[in-house]
Amino acid sequence: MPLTRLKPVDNLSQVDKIEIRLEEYLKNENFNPGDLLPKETDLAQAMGVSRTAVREAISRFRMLGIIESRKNRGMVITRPDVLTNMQRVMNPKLLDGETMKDIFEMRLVIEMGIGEILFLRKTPELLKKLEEIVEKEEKTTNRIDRLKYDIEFHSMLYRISGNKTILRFQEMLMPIFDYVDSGLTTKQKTMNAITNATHRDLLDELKHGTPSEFRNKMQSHLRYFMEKI
Amino acid sequence: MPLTRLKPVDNLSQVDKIEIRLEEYLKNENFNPGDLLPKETDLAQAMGVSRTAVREAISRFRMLGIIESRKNRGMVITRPDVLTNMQRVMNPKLLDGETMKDIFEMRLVIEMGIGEILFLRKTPELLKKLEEIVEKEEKTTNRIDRLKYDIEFHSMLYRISGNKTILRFQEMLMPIFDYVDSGLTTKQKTMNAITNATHRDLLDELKHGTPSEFRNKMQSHLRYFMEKI
DNA sequence: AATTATCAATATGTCGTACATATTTATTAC
DNA sequence: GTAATAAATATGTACGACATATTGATAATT
Repeated sequence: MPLTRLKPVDNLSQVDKIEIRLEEYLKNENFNPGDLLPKETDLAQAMGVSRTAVREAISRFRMLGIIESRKNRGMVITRPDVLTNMQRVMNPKLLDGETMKDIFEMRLVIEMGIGEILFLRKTPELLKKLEEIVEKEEKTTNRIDRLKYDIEFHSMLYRISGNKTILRFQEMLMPIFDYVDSGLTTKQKTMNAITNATHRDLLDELKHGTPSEFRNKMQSHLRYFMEKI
Repeated sequence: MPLTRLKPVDNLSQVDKIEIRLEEYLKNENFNPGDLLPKETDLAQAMGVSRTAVREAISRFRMLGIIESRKNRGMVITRPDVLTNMQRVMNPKLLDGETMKDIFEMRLVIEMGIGEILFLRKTPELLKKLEEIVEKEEKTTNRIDRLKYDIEFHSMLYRISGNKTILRFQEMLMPIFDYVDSGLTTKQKTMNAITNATHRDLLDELKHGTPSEFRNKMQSHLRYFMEKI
Protein backbone atom coordinates (compact mmCIF):
# COMPACT_ATOMS: atom_id res chain seq x y z
CA MET A 1 0.00 0.00 0.00
CA PRO A 2 2.78 2.51 0.74
CA LEU A 3 3.76 2.79 -2.86
CA THR A 4 6.52 5.24 -2.11
CA ARG A 5 8.65 2.55 -0.52
CA LEU A 6 8.19 0.16 -3.39
CA LYS A 7 11.27 1.13 -5.35
CA PRO A 8 12.23 -0.74 -8.51
CA VAL A 9 14.10 -3.79 -7.33
CA ASP A 10 17.04 -3.38 -9.65
CA ASN A 11 17.39 0.31 -9.01
CA LEU A 12 18.32 0.01 -5.37
CA SER A 13 21.43 1.77 -4.26
CA GLN A 14 24.16 -0.10 -2.46
CA VAL A 15 23.10 1.50 0.82
CA ASP A 16 19.51 0.43 0.23
CA LYS A 17 20.62 -3.15 -0.20
CA ILE A 18 22.77 -2.98 2.91
CA GLU A 19 19.81 -1.60 4.80
CA ILE A 20 17.66 -4.54 3.70
CA ARG A 21 20.36 -7.02 4.61
CA LEU A 22 20.78 -5.49 8.02
CA GLU A 23 17.06 -5.56 8.63
CA GLU A 24 16.94 -9.25 7.77
CA TYR A 25 20.01 -9.84 9.88
CA LEU A 26 18.48 -8.15 12.91
CA LYS A 27 15.32 -10.17 12.50
CA ASN A 28 16.92 -13.53 11.82
CA GLU A 29 19.54 -13.28 14.54
CA ASN A 30 16.75 -12.42 16.92
CA PHE A 31 18.23 -9.20 18.20
CA ASN A 32 16.52 -7.65 21.19
CA PRO A 33 16.80 -4.20 22.76
CA GLY A 34 20.05 -4.02 24.66
CA ASP A 35 21.96 -6.41 22.42
CA LEU A 36 25.26 -5.30 20.95
CA LEU A 37 25.89 -5.33 17.22
CA PRO A 38 29.14 -6.34 15.56
CA LYS A 39 31.40 -3.41 14.87
CA GLU A 40 31.16 -1.46 11.66
CA THR A 41 34.31 -2.82 10.09
CA ASP A 42 33.21 -6.41 10.65
CA LEU A 43 29.78 -5.72 9.18
CA ALA A 44 31.37 -4.07 6.17
CA GLN A 45 33.76 -6.95 5.66
CA ALA A 46 31.03 -9.57 6.07
CA MET A 47 28.89 -7.87 3.44
CA GLY A 48 31.78 -7.04 1.19
CA VAL A 49 31.16 -3.31 1.12
CA SER A 50 32.84 -0.20 2.40
CA ARG A 51 32.50 1.06 5.92
CA THR A 52 31.13 4.31 4.52
CA ALA A 53 28.14 2.58 3.00
CA VAL A 54 27.50 0.54 6.13
CA ARG A 55 27.60 3.69 8.20
CA GLU A 56 25.01 5.36 5.97
CA ALA A 57 22.71 2.39 6.30
CA ILE A 58 23.17 2.22 10.05
CA SER A 59 22.60 5.94 10.24
CA ARG A 60 19.08 5.28 9.01
CA PHE A 61 18.37 2.82 11.80
CA ARG A 62 19.86 5.28 14.22
CA MET A 63 17.44 7.87 12.97
CA LEU A 64 14.52 5.49 13.42
CA GLY A 65 15.66 4.95 16.98
CA ILE A 66 16.40 1.27 16.48
CA ILE A 67 20.15 1.59 16.97
CA GLU A 68 22.29 3.76 19.22
CA SER A 69 26.04 3.90 19.16
CA ARG A 70 28.69 5.14 21.52
CA LYS A 71 32.38 5.45 21.07
CA ASN A 72 34.38 2.38 21.86
CA ARG A 73 31.32 0.64 23.27
CA GLY A 74 29.85 -0.20 19.91
CA MET A 75 26.32 -0.19 18.65
CA VAL A 76 23.31 -1.38 20.61
CA ILE A 77 19.72 -2.21 19.70
CA THR A 78 17.27 0.20 21.31
CA ARG A 79 13.52 0.50 21.74
CA PRO A 80 12.24 2.91 19.13
CA ASP A 81 9.62 5.52 19.88
CA VAL A 82 6.69 4.88 17.56
CA LEU A 83 5.66 8.51 17.26
CA THR A 84 8.93 10.43 16.99
CA ASN A 85 9.42 9.68 13.33
CA MET A 86 5.86 10.51 12.44
CA GLN A 87 6.17 13.77 14.30
CA ARG A 88 9.16 14.81 12.25
CA VAL A 89 7.12 14.95 9.08
CA MET A 90 3.97 16.38 10.70
CA ASN A 91 4.45 19.67 8.94
CA PRO A 92 1.51 21.45 7.27
CA LYS A 93 3.89 22.89 4.72
CA LEU A 94 5.05 19.50 3.51
CA LEU A 95 1.81 17.52 3.55
CA ASP A 96 -0.83 17.62 0.88
CA GLY A 97 -4.40 18.74 1.42
CA GLU A 98 -5.93 15.29 1.42
CA THR A 99 -3.58 13.98 4.07
CA MET A 100 -4.25 17.05 6.20
CA LYS A 101 -7.97 16.45 5.89
CA ASP A 102 -7.47 12.78 6.75
CA ILE A 103 -5.52 13.65 9.86
CA PHE A 104 -8.05 16.24 10.91
CA GLU A 105 -10.76 13.62 10.61
CA MET A 106 -8.66 11.11 12.44
CA ARG A 107 -8.45 13.39 15.42
CA LEU A 108 -12.21 13.79 15.41
CA VAL A 109 -12.63 10.04 15.21
CA ILE A 110 -10.39 9.52 18.22
CA GLU A 111 -12.23 12.23 20.09
CA MET A 112 -15.50 10.45 19.33
CA GLY A 113 -14.20 7.06 20.36
CA ILE A 114 -12.31 7.94 23.51
CA GLY A 115 -15.40 7.98 25.76
CA GLU A 116 -15.44 4.28 26.52
CA ILE A 117 -11.95 4.38 27.98
CA LEU A 118 -12.66 7.53 29.95
CA PHE A 119 -15.38 5.74 31.88
CA LEU A 120 -12.98 2.91 32.61
CA ARG A 121 -10.20 5.13 33.86
CA LYS A 122 -11.83 8.14 35.43
CA THR A 123 -11.02 8.90 39.04
CA PRO A 124 -12.35 11.57 41.43
CA GLU A 125 -9.00 13.40 41.32
CA LEU A 126 -8.86 13.49 37.53
CA LEU A 127 -12.48 14.62 37.29
CA LYS A 128 -11.70 17.37 39.78
CA LYS A 129 -8.91 18.60 37.55
CA LEU A 130 -11.23 18.54 34.58
CA GLU A 131 -13.82 20.48 36.55
CA GLU A 132 -11.26 23.14 37.45
CA ILE A 133 -10.54 23.70 33.79
CA VAL A 134 -14.23 24.00 32.98
CA GLU A 135 -14.73 26.49 35.82
CA LYS A 136 -11.83 28.62 34.70
CA GLU A 137 -13.17 28.50 31.17
CA GLU A 138 -16.64 29.58 32.26
CA LYS A 139 -15.31 32.47 34.30
CA THR A 140 -13.13 34.05 31.66
CA THR A 141 -14.38 36.31 28.92
CA ASN A 142 -11.04 36.63 27.24
CA ARG A 143 -11.11 35.01 23.85
CA ILE A 144 -7.53 33.78 23.92
CA ASP A 145 -7.96 32.28 27.37
CA ARG A 146 -11.08 30.48 26.27
CA LEU A 147 -9.14 28.88 23.45
CA LYS A 148 -6.41 27.94 25.89
CA TYR A 149 -8.86 26.26 28.25
CA ASP A 150 -10.57 24.60 25.32
CA ILE A 151 -7.32 22.91 24.40
CA GLU A 152 -6.62 22.11 28.04
CA PHE A 153 -9.99 20.45 28.41
CA HIS A 154 -9.49 18.10 25.52
CA SER A 155 -5.90 17.40 26.52
CA MET A 156 -7.15 16.50 29.98
CA LEU A 157 -9.59 14.03 28.45
CA TYR A 158 -6.70 12.28 26.77
CA ARG A 159 -4.80 12.38 30.02
CA ILE A 160 -7.72 10.76 31.81
CA SER A 161 -7.66 8.00 29.22
CA GLY A 162 -4.34 6.99 30.73
CA ASN A 163 -3.05 6.23 27.26
CA LYS A 164 0.25 8.01 26.74
CA THR A 165 0.45 7.11 23.09
CA ILE A 166 -2.95 8.59 22.32
CA LEU A 167 -2.09 11.67 24.35
CA ARG A 168 1.12 12.23 22.45
CA PHE A 169 -0.56 11.43 19.17
CA GLN A 170 -3.16 14.07 19.82
CA GLU A 171 -0.53 16.64 20.79
CA MET A 172 1.39 15.79 17.68
CA LEU A 173 -1.67 16.38 15.52
CA MET A 174 -2.32 19.80 16.97
CA PRO A 175 -0.48 21.78 14.27
CA ILE A 176 -2.69 20.16 11.67
CA PHE A 177 -5.79 20.71 13.76
CA ASP A 178 -4.90 24.34 14.27
CA TYR A 179 -4.23 24.74 10.59
CA VAL A 180 -7.70 23.53 9.60
CA ASP A 181 -9.36 25.13 12.60
CA SER A 182 -7.89 28.52 11.73
CA GLY A 183 -10.21 28.57 8.75
CA LEU A 184 -13.19 29.06 11.03
CA THR A 185 -14.41 32.48 12.15
CA THR A 186 -14.92 33.42 15.78
CA LYS A 187 -18.58 33.90 15.07
CA GLN A 188 -18.93 30.36 13.83
CA LYS A 189 -17.18 29.00 16.87
CA THR A 190 -19.29 31.02 19.28
CA MET A 191 -22.45 29.89 17.64
CA ASN A 192 -21.26 26.34 17.82
CA ALA A 193 -20.59 26.68 21.52
CA ILE A 194 -24.10 27.96 22.13
CA THR A 195 -26.12 25.48 20.14
CA ASN A 196 -24.18 22.35 20.90
CA ALA A 197 -23.03 20.46 23.96
CA THR A 198 -20.52 22.32 26.09
CA HIS A 199 -17.55 21.16 28.05
CA ARG A 200 -19.73 21.40 31.15
CA ASP A 201 -22.20 19.01 29.56
CA LEU A 202 -19.43 16.57 28.76
CA LEU A 203 -18.06 16.80 32.28
CA ASP A 204 -21.46 16.20 33.87
CA GLU A 205 -22.05 13.24 31.63
CA LEU A 206 -18.66 11.82 32.47
CA LYS A 207 -19.37 12.27 36.17
CA HIS A 208 -22.89 10.92 36.44
CA GLY A 209 -23.94 9.69 33.02
CA THR A 210 -23.38 6.74 30.74
CA PRO A 211 -20.80 6.05 28.03
CA SER A 212 -23.54 5.93 25.43
CA GLU A 213 -24.91 9.34 26.33
CA PHE A 214 -21.39 10.73 26.61
CA ARG A 215 -20.76 9.69 23.02
CA ASN A 216 -23.91 11.49 21.94
CA LYS A 217 -22.84 14.61 23.79
CA MET A 218 -19.42 14.46 22.20
CA GLN A 219 -21.02 14.16 18.82
CA SER A 220 -23.05 17.25 19.57
CA HIS A 221 -19.97 19.04 20.84
CA LEU A 222 -18.04 18.31 17.67
CA ARG A 223 -21.02 18.68 15.36
CA TYR A 224 -19.72 21.76 13.67
CA PHE A 225 -16.49 20.06 12.62
CA MET A 226 -18.33 16.93 11.62
CA GLU A 227 -20.57 18.86 9.29
CA LYS A 228 -17.64 20.69 7.83
CA ILE A 229 -15.68 17.69 6.66
CA MET B 1 7.44 15.67 25.24
CA PRO B 2 9.40 13.20 23.06
CA LEU B 3 12.24 12.92 25.51
CA THR B 4 14.19 10.64 23.27
CA ARG B 5 14.94 13.45 20.88
CA LEU B 6 16.09 15.78 23.60
CA LYS B 7 19.76 14.94 23.50
CA PRO B 8 22.23 16.78 25.68
CA VAL B 9 23.02 19.98 23.79
CA ASP B 10 26.75 19.73 24.18
CA ASN B 11 26.91 16.11 23.27
CA LEU B 12 25.63 16.46 19.74
CA SER B 13 27.66 14.91 16.99
CA GLN B 14 28.73 16.92 14.01
CA VAL B 15 26.10 15.20 11.90
CA ASP B 16 23.43 16.05 14.46
CA LYS B 17 24.36 19.70 14.25
CA ILE B 18 24.33 19.62 10.48
CA GLU B 19 20.91 18.00 10.60
CA ILE B 20 19.61 20.82 12.80
CA ARG B 21 21.14 23.46 10.58
CA LEU B 22 19.62 21.90 7.50
CA GLU B 23 16.22 21.70 9.14
CA GLU B 24 16.38 25.40 9.99
CA TYR B 25 17.64 26.16 6.53
CA LEU B 26 14.78 24.33 4.86
CA LYS B 27 12.28 26.13 7.07
CA ASN B 28 13.75 29.60 6.79
CA GLU B 29 14.35 29.48 3.07
CA ASN B 30 10.77 28.41 2.67
CA PHE B 31 11.45 25.29 0.70
CA ASN B 32 8.45 23.57 -0.83
CA PRO B 33 8.02 20.13 -2.36
CA GLY B 34 9.59 20.13 -5.78
CA ASP B 35 12.28 22.68 -4.97
CA LEU B 36 15.88 21.79 -5.70
CA LEU B 37 18.54 21.92 -3.00
CA PRO B 38 22.08 23.17 -3.47
CA LYS B 39 24.51 20.41 -4.27
CA GLU B 40 26.26 18.50 -1.53
CA THR B 41 29.66 20.08 -2.01
CA ASP B 42 28.21 23.59 -1.77
CA LEU B 43 26.30 22.71 1.37
CA ALA B 44 29.41 21.21 2.91
CA GLN B 45 31.48 24.25 2.03
CA ALA B 46 28.86 26.67 3.32
CA MET B 47 28.73 24.89 6.65
CA GLY B 48 32.43 24.27 6.82
CA VAL B 49 32.17 20.52 7.12
CA SER B 50 33.02 17.51 5.03
CA ARG B 51 30.78 16.19 2.32
CA THR B 52 30.66 12.86 4.15
CA ALA B 53 29.00 14.41 7.18
CA VAL B 54 26.57 16.36 5.03
CA ARG B 55 25.66 13.19 3.23
CA GLU B 56 24.94 11.39 6.48
CA ALA B 57 22.68 14.21 7.61
CA ILE B 58 20.90 14.35 4.28
CA SER B 59 20.56 10.59 4.36
CA ARG B 60 18.34 11.03 7.39
CA PHE B 61 16.03 13.39 5.56
CA ARG B 62 16.02 11.00 2.66
CA MET B 63 14.90 8.27 5.00
CA LEU B 64 12.10 10.45 6.35
CA GLY B 65 10.98 11.01 2.79
CA ILE B 66 11.62 14.74 2.87
CA ILE B 67 14.43 14.66 0.33
CA GLU B 68 15.01 12.60 -2.79
CA SER B 69 18.12 12.67 -4.90
CA ARG B 70 19.01 11.55 -8.37
CA LYS B 71 22.31 11.46 -10.10
CA ASN B 72 23.31 14.63 -11.83
CA ARG B 73 19.89 16.17 -11.21
CA GLY B 74 20.55 16.99 -7.60
CA MET B 75 18.38 16.79 -4.54
CA VAL B 76 14.76 17.76 -4.39
CA ILE B 77 12.28 18.37 -1.57
CA THR B 78 9.52 15.77 -1.57
CA ARG B 79 6.23 15.21 0.19
CA PRO B 80 6.84 12.76 3.00
CA ASP B 81 4.48 9.96 3.81
CA VAL B 82 3.32 10.42 7.39
CA LEU B 83 2.91 6.74 8.14
CA THR B 84 5.88 5.07 6.46
CA ASN B 85 8.30 5.91 9.22
CA MET B 86 5.94 4.87 11.95
CA GLN B 87 5.36 1.60 10.17
CA ARG B 88 9.04 0.80 10.16
CA VAL B 89 9.16 0.60 13.92
CA MET B 90 5.77 -1.09 14.33
CA ASN B 91 7.40 -4.29 15.47
CA PRO B 92 6.05 -6.24 18.47
CA LYS B 93 9.56 -7.44 19.19
CA LEU B 94 10.95 -3.95 19.59
CA LEU B 95 8.12 -2.21 21.43
CA ASP B 96 7.47 -2.43 25.15
CA GLY B 97 4.29 -3.81 26.66
CA GLU B 98 2.77 -0.48 27.60
CA THR B 99 3.12 0.93 24.12
CA MET B 100 1.60 -2.23 22.68
CA LYS B 101 -1.34 -1.89 25.03
CA ASP B 102 -1.68 1.78 24.12
CA ILE B 103 -1.74 0.98 20.43
CA PHE B 104 -4.24 -1.81 20.93
CA GLU B 105 -6.49 0.61 22.75
CA MET B 106 -5.99 3.23 20.10
CA ARG B 107 -7.32 0.91 17.48
CA LEU B 108 -10.40 0.22 19.58
CA VAL B 109 -10.90 3.94 20.06
CA ILE B 110 -10.77 4.55 16.33
CA GLU B 111 -13.14 1.68 15.76
CA MET B 112 -15.54 3.22 18.26
CA GLY B 113 -15.30 6.68 16.76
CA ILE B 114 -15.45 5.87 13.06
CA GLY B 115 -19.25 5.56 12.94
CA GLU B 116 -19.98 9.22 12.41
CA ILE B 117 -17.93 9.36 9.24
CA LEU B 118 -19.37 6.12 7.94
CA PHE B 119 -22.84 7.65 7.90
CA LEU B 120 -21.47 10.64 6.02
CA ARG B 121 -19.70 8.61 3.38
CA LYS B 122 -21.70 5.43 2.93
CA THR B 123 -23.00 4.66 -0.54
CA PRO B 124 -25.22 1.85 -1.84
CA GLU B 125 -22.26 0.30 -3.67
CA LEU B 126 -20.03 0.27 -0.61
CA LEU B 127 -22.79 -1.12 1.58
CA LYS B 128 -23.33 -3.85 -0.96
CA LYS B 129 -19.70 -4.82 -0.72
CA LEU B 130 -19.96 -4.88 3.04
CA GLU B 131 -23.05 -7.05 2.81
CA GLU B 132 -21.25 -9.51 0.56
CA ILE B 133 -18.56 -9.94 3.19
CA VAL B 134 -21.14 -10.51 5.92
CA GLU B 135 -22.93 -13.08 3.80
CA LYS B 136 -19.75 -14.96 3.05
CA GLU B 137 -18.89 -14.88 6.72
CA GLU B 138 -22.29 -16.23 7.73
CA LYS B 139 -22.12 -19.06 5.23
CA THR B 140 -18.74 -20.42 6.16
CA THR B 141 -18.07 -22.70 9.09
CA ASN B 142 -14.34 -22.77 8.62
CA ARG B 143 -12.61 -21.02 11.48
CA ILE B 144 -9.79 -19.56 9.42
CA ASP B 145 -12.22 -18.20 6.84
CA ARG B 146 -14.30 -16.60 9.56
CA LEU B 147 -11.24 -14.79 10.83
CA LYS B 148 -10.42 -13.70 7.30
CA TYR B 149 -13.89 -12.26 6.77
CA ASP B 150 -13.78 -10.67 10.19
CA ILE B 151 -10.71 -8.73 9.17
CA GLU B 152 -12.23 -7.95 5.78
CA PHE B 153 -15.34 -6.56 7.42
CA HIS B 154 -13.50 -4.11 9.57
CA SER B 155 -11.15 -3.16 6.75
CA MET B 156 -14.17 -2.42 4.61
CA LEU B 157 -15.52 -0.12 7.29
CA TYR B 158 -12.32 1.89 7.12
CA ARG B 159 -12.57 1.86 3.36
CA ILE B 160 -16.10 3.22 3.55
CA SER B 161 -14.81 6.03 5.72
CA GLY B 162 -12.98 7.26 2.64
CA ASN B 163 -10.04 8.18 4.81
CA LYS B 164 -6.90 6.66 3.35
CA THR B 165 -4.74 7.66 6.28
CA ILE B 166 -7.01 5.95 8.80
CA LEU B 167 -7.23 2.90 6.56
CA ARG B 168 -3.49 2.61 6.32
CA PHE B 169 -3.08 3.35 10.00
CA GLN B 170 -5.38 0.52 10.86
CA GLU B 171 -3.59 -1.87 8.52
CA MET B 172 -0.31 -0.83 10.06
CA LEU B 173 -1.59 -1.60 13.54
CA MET B 174 -2.68 -5.09 12.62
CA PRO B 175 0.50 -6.85 13.78
CA ILE B 176 0.00 -5.35 17.22
CA PHE B 177 -3.68 -6.18 17.20
CA ASP B 178 -2.96 -9.74 16.19
CA TYR B 179 -0.32 -10.00 18.88
CA VAL B 180 -2.73 -9.04 21.66
CA ASP B 181 -5.65 -10.84 20.07
CA SER B 182 -3.70 -14.08 19.89
CA GLY B 183 -3.94 -14.23 23.67
CA LEU B 184 -7.64 -15.02 23.44
CA THR B 185 -9.03 -18.52 23.09
CA THR B 186 -11.42 -19.58 20.39
CA LYS B 187 -14.02 -20.30 23.01
CA GLN B 188 -13.85 -16.77 24.32
CA LYS B 189 -14.21 -15.35 20.85
CA THR B 190 -17.15 -17.58 20.00
CA MET B 191 -18.93 -16.63 23.19
CA ASN B 192 -18.29 -13.00 22.43
CA ALA B 193 -19.76 -13.37 18.97
CA ILE B 194 -22.92 -14.92 20.38
CA THR B 195 -23.66 -12.56 23.23
CA ASN B 196 -22.69 -9.32 21.55
CA ALA B 197 -23.58 -7.42 18.41
CA THR B 198 -22.58 -9.15 15.20
CA HIS B 199 -21.32 -7.82 11.92
CA ARG B 200 -24.82 -8.28 10.59
CA ASP B 201 -26.16 -6.05 13.35
CA LEU B 202 -23.62 -3.39 12.51
CA LEU B 203 -24.43 -3.61 8.83
CA ASP B 204 -28.18 -3.29 9.42
CA GLU B 205 -27.63 -0.33 11.68
CA LEU B 206 -25.41 1.34 9.12
CA LYS B 207 -28.03 0.75 6.44
CA HIS B 208 -31.19 1.83 8.22
CA GLY B 209 -30.23 3.03 11.68
CA THR B 210 -28.69 6.07 13.31
CA PRO B 211 -25.10 7.01 14.12
CA SER B 212 -25.92 6.99 17.82
CA GLU B 213 -27.29 3.47 17.76
CA PHE B 214 -24.43 2.34 15.51
CA ARG B 215 -21.99 3.52 18.18
CA ASN B 216 -23.84 1.49 20.78
CA LYS B 217 -23.77 -1.58 18.56
CA MET B 218 -20.08 -1.13 17.98
CA GLN B 219 -19.51 -0.88 21.70
CA SER B 220 -21.38 -4.12 22.13
CA HIS B 221 -19.43 -5.72 19.30
CA LEU B 222 -16.11 -4.76 20.88
CA ARG B 223 -17.25 -5.32 24.44
CA TYR B 224 -15.00 -8.25 25.05
CA PHE B 225 -11.89 -6.29 24.15
CA MET B 226 -13.09 -3.29 26.09
CA GLU B 227 -13.46 -5.33 29.22
CA LYS B 228 -10.10 -6.89 28.73
CA ILE B 229 -8.05 -3.71 28.70
C1' DA C 1 45.01 -2.02 50.58
C1' DA C 2 42.24 1.18 48.53
C1' DT C 3 41.96 4.96 45.74
C1' DT C 4 43.47 7.93 42.25
C1' DA C 5 46.09 9.11 38.17
C1' DT C 6 47.91 7.79 33.85
C1' DC C 7 48.19 5.41 29.56
C1' DA C 8 47.21 2.22 25.92
C1' DA C 9 43.58 -0.02 23.33
C1' DT C 10 39.41 0.26 20.85
C1' DA C 11 35.21 1.45 18.12
C1' DT C 12 32.82 5.18 16.49
C1' DG C 13 33.12 10.00 14.36
C1' DT C 14 35.05 13.07 10.83
C1' DC C 15 37.64 14.21 6.87
C1' DG C 16 39.73 14.34 2.08
C1' DT C 17 40.43 12.36 -2.15
C1' DA C 18 39.66 9.45 -5.91
C1' DC C 19 36.78 7.08 -8.83
C1' DA C 20 32.11 4.92 -10.37
C1' DT C 21 27.63 5.74 -12.24
C1' DA C 22 23.75 7.69 -14.24
C1' DT C 23 21.55 11.54 -16.39
C1' DT C 24 21.51 15.76 -18.74
C1' DT C 25 23.38 18.77 -22.26
C1' DA C 26 26.17 19.65 -26.16
C1' DT C 27 28.17 18.07 -30.21
C1' DT C 28 28.67 15.48 -34.23
C1' DA C 29 27.22 12.29 -38.00
C1' DC C 30 23.93 10.84 -41.21
C1' DG D 1 16.00 17.26 -38.73
C1' DT D 2 16.81 13.22 -36.36
C1' DA D 3 19.87 9.88 -34.35
C1' DA D 4 24.09 8.65 -32.43
C1' DT D 5 27.92 10.05 -29.67
C1' DA D 6 30.68 12.51 -26.37
C1' DA D 7 31.45 15.71 -22.58
C1' DA D 8 29.86 17.66 -18.27
C1' DT D 9 27.82 17.16 -13.86
C1' DA D 10 26.01 15.75 -9.26
C1' DT D 11 25.26 11.89 -6.62
C1' DG D 12 27.01 7.15 -5.09
C1' DT D 13 30.83 4.23 -3.39
C1' DA D 14 35.32 3.24 -1.69
C1' DC D 15 39.59 3.66 0.90
C1' DG D 16 42.83 5.52 4.10
C1' DA D 17 43.97 8.56 7.74
C1' DC D 18 43.27 10.80 11.90
C1' DA D 19 40.16 12.66 15.82
C1' DT D 20 37.63 11.58 19.87
C1' DA D 21 35.71 9.45 23.67
C1' DT D 22 35.28 5.52 26.56
C1' DT D 23 36.96 1.37 28.55
C1' DG D 24 40.15 -1.38 31.06
C1' DA D 25 44.67 -2.13 32.60
C1' DT D 26 48.67 -0.37 34.81
C1' DA D 27 51.21 2.58 37.76
C1' DA D 28 51.44 6.02 41.40
C1' DT D 29 49.75 8.03 45.56
C1' DT D 30 47.64 8.22 50.06
